[in-house]
Amino acid sequence: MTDALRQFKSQIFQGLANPTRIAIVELLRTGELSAGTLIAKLGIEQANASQHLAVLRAKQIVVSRKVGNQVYYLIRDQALIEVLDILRRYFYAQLNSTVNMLKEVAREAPKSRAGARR
Amino acid sequence: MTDALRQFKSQIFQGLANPTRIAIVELLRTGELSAGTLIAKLGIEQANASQHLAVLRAKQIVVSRKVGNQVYYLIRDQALIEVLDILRRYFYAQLNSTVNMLKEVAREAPKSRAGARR
DNA sequence: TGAGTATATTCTTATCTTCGAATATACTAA
DNA sequence: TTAGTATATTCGAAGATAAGAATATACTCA
Repeated sequence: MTDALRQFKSQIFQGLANPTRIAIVELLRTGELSAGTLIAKLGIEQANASQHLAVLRAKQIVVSRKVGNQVYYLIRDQALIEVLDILRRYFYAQLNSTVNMLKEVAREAPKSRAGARR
Repeated sequence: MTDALRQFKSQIFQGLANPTRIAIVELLRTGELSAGTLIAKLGIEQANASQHLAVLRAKQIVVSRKVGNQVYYLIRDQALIEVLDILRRYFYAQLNSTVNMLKEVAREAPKSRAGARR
């Protein structure tokens, strides 16, 4: 089972391993939207969006329902939003530690100036 | 900044979008291990493991430190383990809902047998 | 120094991913 | 039915990724 679980996880990660698809998931964060709305908000080609949506469907990240002419998309499980939130915190933590490291460096070499030669 | 954040997230997801790399991260869950130990536990080629480790380093998922002859790997941030745990819960939830759906189907068609023709 | 061990890199080949362009399908309204 | 709108699929090119084989680098010990 452990192997199936790893397969499953890597499928999810693959599904999210693209900035456009992350943008889609973030847009869907507060509820369902139609493909057309997503396309308008993303500002990308219809075909391209449709392909990314197909990936998200295939990886079980979103579900869709058809209403007349339109297709509405919805995130399949809140867990995925949690995942994105954790990574946001991680991102800012990383940023902070980078900033602190730079401050540290600046303190240790107080004489250096921007543009100084190596 | 929002764009940088999406880039960052998709980098992380890309790093984890492979079952072998997920296995590595899971092995590192409880603490650092040397490359050699990882290779032994994974049962894969040395060169292959080394490449996956290079990806994990490049995507900022692990950090390494060298001790003499060996290189020890460590997960860079606990947040990533949280992410894997969330997905594990998600996985089992999905499994449950699939099982329930199958039970439902079985209840609705009590006369059908395994192997019955379509 | 030289031999042996641990790990990384490079190269090649096969396979995936992404994008845009073109086309197809499904639905609505007249 | 036909025209129009919304969405999906297919195809081809460019680039990225994965695996094994061969080789290189870095370290230890004698």
